[in-house]
Order: sequence, then structure tokens, then C-alpha cells
Amino acid sequence: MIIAVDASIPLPVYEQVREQIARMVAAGTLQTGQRLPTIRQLAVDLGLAKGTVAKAYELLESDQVIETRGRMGSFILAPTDSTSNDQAAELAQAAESLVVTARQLGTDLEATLEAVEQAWARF
Amino acid sequence: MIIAVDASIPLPVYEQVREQIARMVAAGTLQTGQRLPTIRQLAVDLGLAKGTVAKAYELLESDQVIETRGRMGSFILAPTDSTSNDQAAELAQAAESLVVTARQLGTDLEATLEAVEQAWARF
Amino acid sequence: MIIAVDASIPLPVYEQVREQIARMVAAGTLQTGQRLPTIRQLAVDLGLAKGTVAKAYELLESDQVIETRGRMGSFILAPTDSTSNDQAAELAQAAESLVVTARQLGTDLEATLEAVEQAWARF
Amino acid sequence: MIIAVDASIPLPVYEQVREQIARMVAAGTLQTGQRLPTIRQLAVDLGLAKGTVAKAYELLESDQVIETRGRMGSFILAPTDSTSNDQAAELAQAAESLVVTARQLGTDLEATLEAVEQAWARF
DNA sequence: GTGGTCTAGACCACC
DNA sequence: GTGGTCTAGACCACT
Repeated sequence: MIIAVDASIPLPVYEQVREQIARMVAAGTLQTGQRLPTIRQLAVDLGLAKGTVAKAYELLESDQVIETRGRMGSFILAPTDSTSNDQAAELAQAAESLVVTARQLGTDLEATLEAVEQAWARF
Repeated sequence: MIIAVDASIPLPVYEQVREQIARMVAAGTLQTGQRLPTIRQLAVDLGLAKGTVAKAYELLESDQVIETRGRMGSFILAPTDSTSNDQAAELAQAAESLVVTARQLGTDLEATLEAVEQAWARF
Repeated sequence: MIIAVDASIPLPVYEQVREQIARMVAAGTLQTGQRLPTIRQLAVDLGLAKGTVAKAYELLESDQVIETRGRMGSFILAPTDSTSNDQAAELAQAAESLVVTARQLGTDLEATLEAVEQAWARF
Repeated sequence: MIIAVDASIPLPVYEQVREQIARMVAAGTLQTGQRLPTIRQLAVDLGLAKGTVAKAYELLESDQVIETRGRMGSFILAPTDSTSNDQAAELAQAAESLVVTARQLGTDLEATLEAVEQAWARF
């Protein structure tokens, strides 16, 4: 499971984790009923404190995105209307953000696409 | 001059403007001595209050990125060590951000590159 | 025998039953050698499942508070040091709990005492 | 402001704090617009960690019982239908709880009322 | 100074 | 082992 946390961003880390898990659930990358990593495990993987991941999971639970079954762990719930998003729009927005940066840096399209391919290979 | 402002981000708008102008200066997209749009003009272009743009310019001036010459307008200063950044790293980071989103959405590389090309055409 | 069970409390019901019987034994309200209601009978009286009452009795037996003599039923044992409590302190604590609630509700002493008298009459 | 926290109760401490503040708001003991103690101050007063009180306030805010105005502190909101409770019923229930304990201890009515008066004097 | 965020570590119940 | 709770202390922005 790919989650990228950036402490330099003025968005709380637990919100970043929540947002990205919610996106994966909405997109079907994480499927209904699938078990999430334990709070402890994800905290270790991302280099975060247990409480930070716990807060993200708590928010996802109150958003009806995941369900926590006591000692069994946390599981993906079926996406609801309110949790599902427009994937195409999200991708377009992310692409636009890259394009803005690239043009400000004076990079051309070819180099930009090349950068995307290289980043793709790193994951 | 491309500047993308997003009010939904918890980063103050004047910081977004400052950051993007600083990036263009560091990258050489805006060249030393070049005249910036007036505060009033840029505010109109971006749909912002005059004071917001004024604050961005003020911060850029105290960062030695631009210089304001009274009624002549504002001008780009020569990049200094502290204002210049690693362009390649910035582009790589922006590309990585897109790739993270794309993989979380379950998009493949081809569709991602396509989205970049389409966003490129919109600017 | 007065036992008040409240399912809305996060204390397991069998613990509530155990605690209240233990209190009555410690206070002498239930005397040594006295026969307890059968599990089945108490379950009916309190509207509980038979297993819930059985678990309370089982815990009381392992605490040496009661003794089960096969088909004869269950009987109160003599209070030991570990089962006896400070009655005065228990009453004071219960009174304090009521007083805290009353003061938070803005009730005066007179109305509070009146409420106690009315509750007394209901049992 | 009277808040009684009991760590031996199997109800999380932050829930106890939330419940008691909510009760005082519902009863009008804390009036609309009134400023609550700061998180730090209440934590010191109750001998709790800052985060525990912060969680209680956070829940009260999501319950629309209080409002937090950044660095100004936290303030009581006007009670809503969903936050207001039946005071008389709450008092009766608290009195009933005391009566159950008293009768289980074999205490008579007079001694019970006396215990209430003494507890009253301690606050 | 405030509330908000994050960490590291402890203890608890057992969903 | 899990999630849940609590603590003590740190740093941050300024709602």
C-alpha cells in the first residue's frame, strides 16, 4: 500500500494518511472487506507515532470508510455516495499541479513526461 | 505568467503566490531585471484582493528575490544561493506526487501520461 | 434483594451483579449461611440471560464470597478481610456522586434530599 | 466548576469530562457564551494530561456543545434539542443509584440523607 | 498565552 | 497480538 507522508506540508499528517486511504477506498484500489495494516504496523512503515495513525483510522471510521473490529483489526467498508469521488477529476487535478510546477521551472513536456516515468519506476 | 492558487489548501494564498514566483525566479523562467506585473494587475488576473498580492511581493522583497523601485514597479533580482533551488529535485518531487495519486487511484502509466499531456495543453 | 442493572454502563452486567451481591455480603445485608436465589430465578427477576447470572455466581465463588452446594443452591459465606469493605466510605462516595450531579444540574440541597426520599419510596 | 473524575470507572476519563460539562451546559449551570477554562488549566486542576482534556473539548465541539475560537479559548454554545436533557430524570436516576447502594449496605433513610448533607458541605 | 499536532512509551481489555 | 486510553513533553501558528 502506497502512502506518501510529507511533514513539510501544512496539512496534519493524520489528515494526509486519512485522505490517501480514503482515495484508495473510493477508487477501489482497496476493496471492500479487505484488512488494513494494523495501526502499529503502518506507524512503523511510515515512521509515525502510533497515535497519529490511530487518529487517521478513527477519522476514517467516523467517515464510514473503514470499520474497526476490536482485536481483529480494521477493514474496508463498501464505498458510499459520500465517500466516493470523481477519479478522473482527481487525476486531472494532480496532473495539472505537476504541469504548473513544470512550466514554472521552464521544463518542456518531454522532460516532464520523462520525470513521471522515472517516478513511476521508483514505486 | 502561470500562477495557480488553490484556496482549499491550508497554506495562505499569499504564500502560494510567493512560492510560485520564487520558483520561477530560481528556475530562470523569470529573468533578472525583468519587470513583474503590478500588484493591481496580478490581483485582477488571479482574482485576489490587492492586499494579498501586496503581501506576497513584500515577502519576496524581504527575501531578496525581487526589488520594488517605487512607482517604476517591481523587478526580478539576480538569484542568490539562498533563493536558488534544485530544479531537477523539484520536478522529481512534483512528478512523484502525481505518481502516488495515480497509483492510489489504480490508474496505469499510460493514462497518467495522457492526463499530463492534456493538462499541458490547457496552459 | 435489590440489584440494579444498567446495560448502558460499560461495566459487564455480570460484574454489576457480582459487585452488588458482594457489597450486600460485606455489609451484612445478606447474612452468612443465607441461601441465594437460584441462578434461574435471579435471571428471571433481573431480566437477564441465565449465563450472565451464572458467571456472576462463579466469580463470587472464586472470590470466596458464596459457596455452591450442588443441587442445594448457593449460600453466603462468612465475610473475610478481603471481601469486607468500608461501608461508611462506600456510602459517602455514593452520596458524593449524587451531590456532584446535583450541583452540576444547579439543584439545591432541599430538592436533592427530596429526590432521595422519593427514590427510597420506590424500593 | 465542579468536575469529578474517577479513574477506577471503566468509562474513559475524557468521556467523564465531556459528560459532566455537557450536563452543566444542558442544565444552564454553564451559560451560553461563557468561557470555559483553558485546556491547560483544566488539565492542571483535574490532574490530567493536556491531551485528555483536549479530547473531551474536541468531542464537545463535534457535539455542538461548545465552540473553540482559536487562541481565544473555548466557549459555551446555546443548548440545542439534541444536547438538552431531562434534568429531573437525571437527578432521579442519580438519587436512585445512591438509594440502591444505601439499601444494599443496610443503611436507613436518615443516615443516607445525612451522608448527602455531609457530601454537600464538602463542595 | 492559546489550541493544535506529534512523539514515545505505558497500561488495559480482549469487541 | 489488537485497538483503546492516558501521560509527559515537545514544537508550531496565531482561527
